[in-house]
Formats: sequence, structure tokens, C-alpha cells
Amino acid sequence: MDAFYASVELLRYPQLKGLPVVIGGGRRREDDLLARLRVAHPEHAWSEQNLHEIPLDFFPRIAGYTGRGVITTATYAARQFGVGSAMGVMKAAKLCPDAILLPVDFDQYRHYSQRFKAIITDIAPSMENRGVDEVYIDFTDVPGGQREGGRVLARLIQKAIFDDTGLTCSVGVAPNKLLAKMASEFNKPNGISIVQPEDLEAMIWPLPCRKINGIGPKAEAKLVQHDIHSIGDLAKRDRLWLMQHFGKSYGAWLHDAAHGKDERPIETASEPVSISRETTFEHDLHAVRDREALGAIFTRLSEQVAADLQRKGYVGKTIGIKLRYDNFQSVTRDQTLTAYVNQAQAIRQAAGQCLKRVDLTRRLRLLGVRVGSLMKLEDWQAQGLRAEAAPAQPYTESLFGDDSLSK
DNA sequence: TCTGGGGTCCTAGGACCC
DNA sequence: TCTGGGGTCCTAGGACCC
Repeated sequence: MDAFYASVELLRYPQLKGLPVVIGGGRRREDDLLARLRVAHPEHAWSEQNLHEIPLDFFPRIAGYTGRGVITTATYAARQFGVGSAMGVMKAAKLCPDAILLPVDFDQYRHYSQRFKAIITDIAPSMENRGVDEVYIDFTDVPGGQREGGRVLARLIQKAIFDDTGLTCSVGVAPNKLLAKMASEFNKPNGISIVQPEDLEAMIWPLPCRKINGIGPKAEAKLVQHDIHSIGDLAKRDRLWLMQHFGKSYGAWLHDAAHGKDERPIETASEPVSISRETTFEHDLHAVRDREALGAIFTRLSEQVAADLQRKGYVGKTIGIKLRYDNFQSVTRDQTLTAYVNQAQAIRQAAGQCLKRVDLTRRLRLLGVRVGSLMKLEDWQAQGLRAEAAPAQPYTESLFGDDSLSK
């Protein structure tokens, strides 16, 4: 199989290209860029249409920001300063106070994501989704896909995407998904890289292990303890030794990955396993003191999850919660019902039961509601299944009530 | 002035059944 | 009166990815 990995850089404002821009921040209303600009410069009538004409000086710099947000992504210019995804905004401000901070805009990302993917499937129908801005493509069967080792097709796709969206994208072409993903990193944000089996030693082995998709910070730290730093170091280790030290399954996978082996096919369709909503509070909340606020948030999360289920056409029967304490420790509880549900009230009810099984004496920073064991609504209806009767108690009862606290 | 929000997959123990 | 082995489901936690 020939795989092709494409990754798009999401940046809407042409005048910001090449500048240190970070996208992220808090969840406050005033983080909307237009709202902020209207407050700062009421003399201008900025709208979605003329957003790209806003002078550079008007974009908010990071310095002066206060809040709890994290960076969602950063341009390559910003990354030069060490700023990166998932970093706290305050830390990013220290590293690069002049960076321009833009609020996240998921509606825009979804819109451009759909266009980006539609353009690709028009050219190469065998596509696997890897999130808003990344896809794998199997172009074995695409006419002309083999020309110049895939470079011709890659250029064609890049051009089609740019012409339609104005977005650039980087592309990696290789014999499998693992290598294609690594290849796509070589030439960001608008390049094409081709990796062939014989390039393994020269191009892949010098890279740090962390570059392998599936080796995260924990695994990397453990590898370093064993004096394994590069992918080449990893490749030289004995397969059985790796299996003994990293587990049978993960150890074998590490060995395969280091040797560039990967036989996973392109998955063109997938069903969701779970649907969830969670929120980190602006300030830590306490179950007793902030009972009302927490109860309202809990209800809202349940309603959002229910709306997501209904909009996407699913029912589920495992209801769960997630809590994060002020010390960042997380706990989860879940409960499997006897019937499938998709109503806020039923979800809220079951989630409330879960809540009674956790320690609520510590302050909380995050609360989440999840529904798993999903089934398609149409399949559920076809089976003639019925939702259980609505719970007797109204779900508006105080969630963080005395029940939850009596230990 | 640490640490988002959506997911997936894996592991591991216990219940329960045959 | 000692204690099998396999299979599935449920639950909790954690690593990892975009």
C-alpha cells in the first residue's frame, strides 16, 4: 500500500503569515476576536468579511493576558520561541510576549475541514480522517498516483486545496501510514516529502523516538532511561528485550515501528465509541460552596451531550463522569444502564449517581459527562427498543446536595 | 500566574457463566 | 472440602493523539 499523509495549517489571516501567532486562550466571551476589536476600536465596523484587512497593530499580543487558557496551536514562527500546543498561555507569554494571540474558532475549523476533505476525496476517495486538519490517503488505485513517486499527485492536491481555501498543507508519501506521517513532518508547512523503504536508515533512524506516532512523553522517558534516544537506537535493540521491558504488545510494536513496519490499512469509515463534553472552570470550585454553580454546569454538560447524541443520531447506555481536582488528579466513574438513552434528563440522572461515588471534599477544576457503548439511533429504532421511563426524580434537584457529601 | 477539549485504545481485576 | 480454564461484561485508570 502506498500511503499519503496530509496535514493542513489552519491560519485564516494572510497578513499574519510568517509571524508568531498562537491560537488558544480562555473560554470567555471577550476572547472572540471581533468582540475584542469592537471594544478596543469601536470606530471601525469590523465584520467576518473584512477581518483579513485588520491592521497588524490591532491584533492582541499575548502580554497582558490573564487567565487559564492553553495554546491550541502556534505558527512555525511562534514555535521558534519554544511555544507549542497544550502549553499554558502564561508560559507562552514569557517565551514570546510579542506573539499575537488569536481566539479559537471551531466553527471556522469545521467549515474549512469539510472543504479540505471534500477536495481530497474528489481526487482520492480512499481517505481516513485523523481529526480536523489531518488525513491519510491510500492512493495505490488513484490514476497517476505513482508518477514521480507520488509527487505529482501530492502537488495536485496541494494546489486544489490552496485554490479553494487559501490554506497550505504539508504532505508525506511513503509505503505505509507510519512512515507517511513522519515524512509529512519533514517539510512543513507547505512541502512534500517522499520516504522510501531504502531511506529508513538515513532519514528515519537519526530522529528522536518521540517522532514516532504512538511514543509519547512517558514512553520516551522510559526509553531514555535505557539509553535509547534515536529511532536507530531503538531499532538495534532486541525484539524480545523490548517485549520484556515494555510489555509483549507494546514492545513488539516498538520494534516494528523502529524498522518502519506498519500494515494498518486506511480506515475510510469509523463509528464513534463515545461522545462527551467537559469543561475546566475559570476558578476551582468547591462542591459545598459552589454547589449551585456546579449543579448548573453539570446540567448544561448533560444537555450538551444529549444534543450531540441526538444531532449525530446515536443512543448510548454507559454514562460516565470525569472530575479533575485542584491537584490535577483525575478520576472517572461510569455506570451501564439497562436501556439505551439519548435524553438529557436520563443522562443527568445516571451521571448524578456516578457523582455520589467520588470524593467531593477536594476543590474541582474540571467536570465532564460522557456517554459510551453507543448504538446508531436507526439501529436502535429498527430493533423496536424503547427508552426506559424517565426517572422519577426531577433532574433539577441539587446535584451537589447533601446526598453527595455524606460520606 | 503551570497544565483545554475532544477522542481512541490498552490493561487489569472482579463478577459471572459454562 | 478442592479449586480448571475460557469467555464476556463491567469498571477505573492511564497513555496517547489532534
